[in-house]
Amino acid sequence: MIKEDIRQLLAEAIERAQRNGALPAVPVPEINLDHPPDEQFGDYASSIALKLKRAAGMAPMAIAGAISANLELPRSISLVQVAAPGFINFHLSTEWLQEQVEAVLRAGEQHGQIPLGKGERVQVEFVSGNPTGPLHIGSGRNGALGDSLARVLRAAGYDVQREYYINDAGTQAERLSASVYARYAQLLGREVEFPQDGYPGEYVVDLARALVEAQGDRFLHLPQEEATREVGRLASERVLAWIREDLAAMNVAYDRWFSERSLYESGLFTQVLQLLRSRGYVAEREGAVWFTSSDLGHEKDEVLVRRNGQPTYFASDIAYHYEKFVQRTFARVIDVWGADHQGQVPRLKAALKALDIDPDRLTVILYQLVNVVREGKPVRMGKRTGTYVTLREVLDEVGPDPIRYFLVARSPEATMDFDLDLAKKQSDENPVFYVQYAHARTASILRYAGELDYRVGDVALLQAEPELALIRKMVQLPELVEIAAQGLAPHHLPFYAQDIARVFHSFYTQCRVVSEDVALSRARLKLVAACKLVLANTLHLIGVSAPEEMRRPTDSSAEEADLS
RNA sequence: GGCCCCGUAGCUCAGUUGGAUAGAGCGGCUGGCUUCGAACCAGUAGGUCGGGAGUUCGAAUCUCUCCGGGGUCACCA
Repeated sequence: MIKEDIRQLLAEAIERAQRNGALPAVPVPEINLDHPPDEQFGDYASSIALKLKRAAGMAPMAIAGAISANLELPRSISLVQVAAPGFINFHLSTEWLQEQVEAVLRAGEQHGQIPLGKGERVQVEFVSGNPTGPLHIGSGRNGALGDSLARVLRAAGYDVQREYYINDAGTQAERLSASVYARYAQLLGREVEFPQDGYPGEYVVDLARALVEAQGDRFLHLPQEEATREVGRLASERVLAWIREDLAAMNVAYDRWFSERSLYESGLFTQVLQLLRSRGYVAEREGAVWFTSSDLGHEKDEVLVRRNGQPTYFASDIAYHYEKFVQRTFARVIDVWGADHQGQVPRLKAALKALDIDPDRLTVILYQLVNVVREGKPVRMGKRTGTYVTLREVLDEVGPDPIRYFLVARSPEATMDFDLDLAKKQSDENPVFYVQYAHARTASILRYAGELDYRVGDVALLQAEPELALIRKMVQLPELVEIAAQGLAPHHLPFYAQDIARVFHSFYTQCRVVSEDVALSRARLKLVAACKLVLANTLHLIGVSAPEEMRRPTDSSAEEADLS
């Protein structure tokens, strides 16, 4: 990666300057490298001289001069300038840029990949919603974020595993069971009271109806406790199937689905509880079992096993994370949670500490919740109130690509208003189409060129400013992967995607690709082919499709939309 | 009330481990299709970066304070 190369050049220059006395031998801060705000300042700029000012006790311009005098420039750099108040600016050479077209084509799908992670094993756990009802739009945000993050980390050289934790044990699962059983019995004419804390959603009736159709009234002949359990299990499986379908429709993939219940069945839960106990972090009082987290600086103790003998979600989460770190030996674990779970973070970290696992190995990404707005009014969301907008509805209305792009493009900590009516209307002006259109356009040009073989194109012919501007943008993809991976922030990618699409469209308008000039046509086709790859790779990281062609919505369908 | 997140152009949002003149999309205005896809391009208007104080050569970015919005403080998850 060119950016890394330049950082290295600077580091070497500073070291050399310190050795030959041009700079005092003081500690060097991290070398930053940015894209300058104006192209007159070149392609990359470092303010390292300004940062060294205090320690070195020299004027920043003098420091910059000393560093620049000690730079050994490779052919990728055509010019280095020192600019007030102390910036060092680097200009990429035209010939190096031209070569990058071929480098991108050679790298193919690998273009954008960097060795940052060095194969470190990282798990990304995301969505992990209760299988007690269909996913809502907030889970969609979780899925888009988690999946794109996993793709980014993979591109950044990490060994990534994506996991869904199925909360198929505990109170919520029981509530679903009781709710479905009640609806089931009601459908069959029994006078059964619906549980007060049950799930009121219409889908519960659908689940019950499906059971009646598939199994008749056989559960009514079983003891109620057994029937409830059995009905709950089947309903939960069905709900899980919905969840899998919705996520698959959003192009969200998993390597493993991990059952909470399995923690109990395998005995691991008991084992971890015992381990906590043996380390002296467990106390029993008021009939419950407590994690004495206040001993670890946490604000209060937390219940592990309730008075009724049921373990809490927190307790199983401890066992689950023990399983991740100790049994499966992930170096790092990233959990993607809704902000409403923020309270869980410090106590889980305290539990890791109690188990002698470095809490810093766990990173929890908290994303703010999604407010759904319909007809200008917020829609009250909640699985337990039964009134919420399902992810499926939005997928059907808007389609997976815009949703995915829209959800990834915002930083996790920003609260989102998702206006359903707008999203639907907006589909025509959504930025995702802009980027996809650029890709379809590259494909179209290559189709148009037909037999003209761009592989023999001579990149040295690419000298026009729009051509070079496009290449400059194309070589930035690895940097974006670095930024997104280091910051666990995939939302940068859509902005880059729009950037490169814009530069491509501009190139297209200014440079005729297929013309009478066969040699130039071949060179430009080569550039277009490389650009197509970069667009596709970027869209792939976001989880959005890169279409070979796109069809504009027909006028008649637009009229229908207007009428409705 | 304690803790966490947010407040940047009319709207939706980037930029926040301090750096050069604060950006993008949408919307507005002006211009561009006999030519490889006009779902496009070129140009233009639009800002007390919530208010105030401080640190610094330099602050949207760091500190303090105030205002506004959201979240969370369960033997739910």
